[in-house]
Amino acid sequence: MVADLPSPREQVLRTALRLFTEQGYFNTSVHDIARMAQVSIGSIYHHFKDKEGIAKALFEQLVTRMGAAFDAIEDAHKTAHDRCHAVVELLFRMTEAEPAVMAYMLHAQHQEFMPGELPVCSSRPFTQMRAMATAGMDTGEMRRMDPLVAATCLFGGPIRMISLRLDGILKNPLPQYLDEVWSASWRSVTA
Amino acid sequence: MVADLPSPREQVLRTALRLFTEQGYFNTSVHDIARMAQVSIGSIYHHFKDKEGIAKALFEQLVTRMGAAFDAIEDAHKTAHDRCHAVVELLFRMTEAEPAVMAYMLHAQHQEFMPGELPVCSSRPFTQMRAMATAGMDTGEMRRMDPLVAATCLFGGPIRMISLRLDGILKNPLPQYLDEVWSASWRSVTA
DNA sequence: GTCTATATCCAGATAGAC
DNA sequence: GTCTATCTGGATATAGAC
Repeated sequence: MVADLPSPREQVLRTALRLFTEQGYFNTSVHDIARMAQVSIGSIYHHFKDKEGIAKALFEQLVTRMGAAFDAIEDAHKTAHDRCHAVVELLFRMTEAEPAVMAYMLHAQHQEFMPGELPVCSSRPFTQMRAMATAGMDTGEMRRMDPLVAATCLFGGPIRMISLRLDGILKNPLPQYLDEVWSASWRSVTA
Repeated sequence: MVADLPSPREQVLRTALRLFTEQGYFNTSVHDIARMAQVSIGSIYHHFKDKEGIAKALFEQLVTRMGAAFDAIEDAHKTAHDRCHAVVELLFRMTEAEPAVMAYMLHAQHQEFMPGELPVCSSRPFTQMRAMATAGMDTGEMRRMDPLVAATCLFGGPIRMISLRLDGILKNPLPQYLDEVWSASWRSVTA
């Protein structure tokens, strides 16, 4: 038996992720994608409505993946502290393993090429993160503060680290900063 | 005596800032700028080498402005605590007063349309912020940690708040969160 | 479902009069 | 320095055979 080759649809999404993050959405032509994915233009337009459709499908795929990963974290850990810590650890590891995924989720200005769509930080993974923070205040693990402020204090530093890493400012892999960053973040929200 | 009308160059920069942040660089044509700035295309290309030249000039102008504002803060305050606090306060006030300026500095993926330029977070204002954090460790106001981590802990939360505000997630003006956010940030870097 | 060839459009940039 | 008119390339998207 023979392993299936990746479907053209998958090939296109994979290639689009790479090119969109390396060169930007607007600097990437559909021809570029076709060429690098070894698929014809016609085939792309058969599978996707238009160029924006590629970006949307890609975004949904990644949002779903991250959402599932966060669900798993909620199952595996019960305190807000452990859940939020696990989220940051996951994000840091993912940034190293699949920088393009993180870049597409964080950096891209989706509103510019997917007009009418909600901004990234309204997507489910971000909502989940905010819910975890809020839960921590309800259980008393964290001190009472504005919910959005709480989430921002917990995750703002780590997310900023990811940006610096993606921009090449941080030379070392993120996980080695995990303890230092996390203890600072947690300290900022406890009584 | 009559007030000078804004020079065409200024008009173009003003308009470009507005359109680039509202619609994005690639969704804005030079014709759009010409029309809204009430200047002819030819005139634009007389003052700027090309479209990218507009973006670069705009960026330099804003970087210079922020750099000067930060210099003033360094003059007016002597401790790292007071300086960093003043920076966050300034950024929060600026986000409300001139959201487009903050959006262009923070949100825009400049690498996409100014290839070869250094990323935003290598620009002087960001360097100044990191230097202030480092100074705070030297004076003993802050505990010792990796310099980049320290800066990120101090400013990552506030910057994230600005993003949320620019994206319309935060409904209230930033200054009203200043105390809560700042005390959390500072707490995260002190012994 | 996949391909090639092509239509259509519009952006960036220039020429050259005033 | 400013303007209008124009050139030109390249992008998105489609047509229609296989």
